Amino acid sequence: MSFIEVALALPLFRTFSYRVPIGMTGSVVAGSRVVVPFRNRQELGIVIGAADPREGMKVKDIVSAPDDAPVMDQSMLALCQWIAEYYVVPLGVALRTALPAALTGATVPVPVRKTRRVAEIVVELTSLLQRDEIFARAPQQRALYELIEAMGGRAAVELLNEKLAFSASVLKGLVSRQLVALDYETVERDPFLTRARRTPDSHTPTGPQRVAIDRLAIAAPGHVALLHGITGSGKTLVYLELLRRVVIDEGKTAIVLVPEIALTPQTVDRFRAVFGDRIAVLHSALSDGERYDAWLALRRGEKRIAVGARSAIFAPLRDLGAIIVDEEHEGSYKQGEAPRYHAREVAIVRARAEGAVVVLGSATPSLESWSNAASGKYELLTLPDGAGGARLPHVHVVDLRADKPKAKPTDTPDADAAFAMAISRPLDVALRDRLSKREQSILLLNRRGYSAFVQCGTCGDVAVCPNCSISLTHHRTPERLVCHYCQHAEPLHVTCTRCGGSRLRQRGLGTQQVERMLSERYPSARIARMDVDTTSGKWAHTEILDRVGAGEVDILLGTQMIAKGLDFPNVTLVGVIDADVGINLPDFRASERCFQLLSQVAGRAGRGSKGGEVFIQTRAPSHHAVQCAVTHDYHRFVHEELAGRKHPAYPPYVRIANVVVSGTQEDATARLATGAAAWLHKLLAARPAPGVSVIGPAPCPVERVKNRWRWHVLIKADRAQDLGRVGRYLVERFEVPKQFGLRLTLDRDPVALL
DNA sequence: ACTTAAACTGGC
DNA sequence: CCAGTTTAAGTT
Repeated sequence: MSFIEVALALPLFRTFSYRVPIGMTGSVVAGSRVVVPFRNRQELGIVIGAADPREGMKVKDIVSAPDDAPVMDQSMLALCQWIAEYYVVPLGVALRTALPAALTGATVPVPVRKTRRVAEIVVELTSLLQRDEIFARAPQQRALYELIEAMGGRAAVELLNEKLAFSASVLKGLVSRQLVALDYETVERDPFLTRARRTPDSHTPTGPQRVAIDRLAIAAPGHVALLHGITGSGKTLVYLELLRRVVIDEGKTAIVLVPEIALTPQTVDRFRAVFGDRIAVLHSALSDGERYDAWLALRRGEKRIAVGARSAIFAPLRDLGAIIVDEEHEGSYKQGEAPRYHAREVAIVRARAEGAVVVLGSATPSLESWSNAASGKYELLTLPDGAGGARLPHVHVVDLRADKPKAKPTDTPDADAAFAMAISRPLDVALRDRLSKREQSILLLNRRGYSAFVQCGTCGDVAVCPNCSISLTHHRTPERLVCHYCQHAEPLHVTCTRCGGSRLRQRGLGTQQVERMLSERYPSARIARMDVDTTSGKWAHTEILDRVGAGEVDILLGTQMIAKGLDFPNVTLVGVIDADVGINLPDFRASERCFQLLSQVAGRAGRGSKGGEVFIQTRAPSHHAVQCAVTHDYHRFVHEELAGRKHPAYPPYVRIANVVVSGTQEDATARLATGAAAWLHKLLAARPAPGVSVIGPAPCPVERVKNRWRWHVLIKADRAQDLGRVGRYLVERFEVPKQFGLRLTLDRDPVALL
């Protein structure tokens, strides 16, 4: 190719033509990276094909082609083209997210194959007498020798040095006496390798599992199946059997998507147990280099299964046979920034193009997937009951309005009364019972910090963020008020900033406060708290969960991150401290999220033979999200929730795109949002699109974030095609003035409208 | 996004 | 009238 079309990761909805000098043509094909001159700087771009520049175009020469092979094949290019079109983003932006960060920078990374020194015992000393003799004058050498022995006769020198600081001469001595030999081995930069392998489970499939496995075995290329099974019904076994057939029997490759890999170490362990080093685990904590190594291993075919969160859908695999999307209803599959893609939808498009089978698994499928199954677009596979003897836990509802303890006349309630406000009598009794039986409990409170907000008891003033339109959350250790939207922090005031009153009240429980109450109430209990604040480290999630698994924790308290895929047989009690958090958010998916969270956390109880019990504390016991979670009735929930999405119409009945206008000036932002809505109305009048409507403008529910005002306009459409057309028109043609930091973003198929 | 040129403002 | 500033246009 002497003329090529290049996509750049700039906010430009067009590509550019360049000429390839004769010397470089060999390594420039579709999918290659090229460095090109652009204005007076250089940009990294991706070749998308041959170009045919028209007369009069000033075509520049590319600067260089850094790789000797393309970084993308034709099908990945096509997938990115679909993303660019569907989510209305420049192609270059879509391409950039499909590549590891190491390849999108200007520098060309070299695969770093680290090597390390390994010491291995050559001569085994069996008799103690012999040992005493040999090491009589060398106690250090003996210690080192025995350490290597204890570590299985072979260990990395680096590791030995960590455990037993010794000087270089000690090891040299052992080597020169030919007791120990030195070797070099390459280090795989896969941090998961250090995690203990568990032995593969050898369950035989139950009847329904067999049916699901057999159905998937005869599925046509591009087929999508929705695997609906309650927690503990054995979805993972179906996944494993599918992978075994596709990867081992048929020699193809596969992708497994999980919502957030740090939260699902147990699920990942089960895959590793069966497929060992055929798996590349794309953990969010990987460095750019580690991620690049994994990417290379997948592309070379050294790893045949990619397990990871959202972005793992771009794993560079050929001969793709299956894509599994576990917990398909999870909102984390949607990317929050451009390109705002949904990994589940990308999975389906990719699978169709490459002839793979898709399995969407969930105990509480999203209404979108459920209605696609109902209409026959997807096949529905159901795993009805718990495999392995797990029963559904019994769920109790505690009506916080009825069980409210009588307020004490004093202004400062004592600790007992405060505790009773947080943990009701029945839950308290159940917790004590589990502590005495040495069984474990999980408590969910989906609100981190100490208290939700601080309010003055005199004038009612609430501390709010100076940058966002939300109240500040009180945090202990360190003691301060924190904004959960922009991380703004300020010291906790002793007196009210408005009226000077000193009676500041903590309103709304947070995990930190409950943790304190629990440790006061149950002094002997071992309590672990798991929320964003306790899981900042790379392996913090895993460490906490491993401790629970090892029985070193009696009560695990946490936010929604404790609700996912944990399987601890000794957990027999789950308590939801406040089911109402989030239930009243002004978002059409609020009930759905609440139901999913309650169902999911309830499923953590009784995974073993001892059975389980769940207590849900709520002020809205009759809400259908609570009711249906109590009776484990997914079908009734769907039925009632669907009814509520008809008027006004929301997904799955219509397709929507959320147009968010933001800027630093309130009035300018509002004006632009109004202008955008008027522009859309005019467009629809000029080019009528049946079934398309425009709602708004209105301020976003959280109308200010990080010092930016936010307004939104909703576009609804009966047909996806029309929504795309209107959305593209808006983004590409509607003019956004370059002042007041005004921006317009389009979020297609949003997971939330906040 | 970023650069450059054209179109405006305002102090004299 | 011109420097400084805002706005519009174009990038191969």
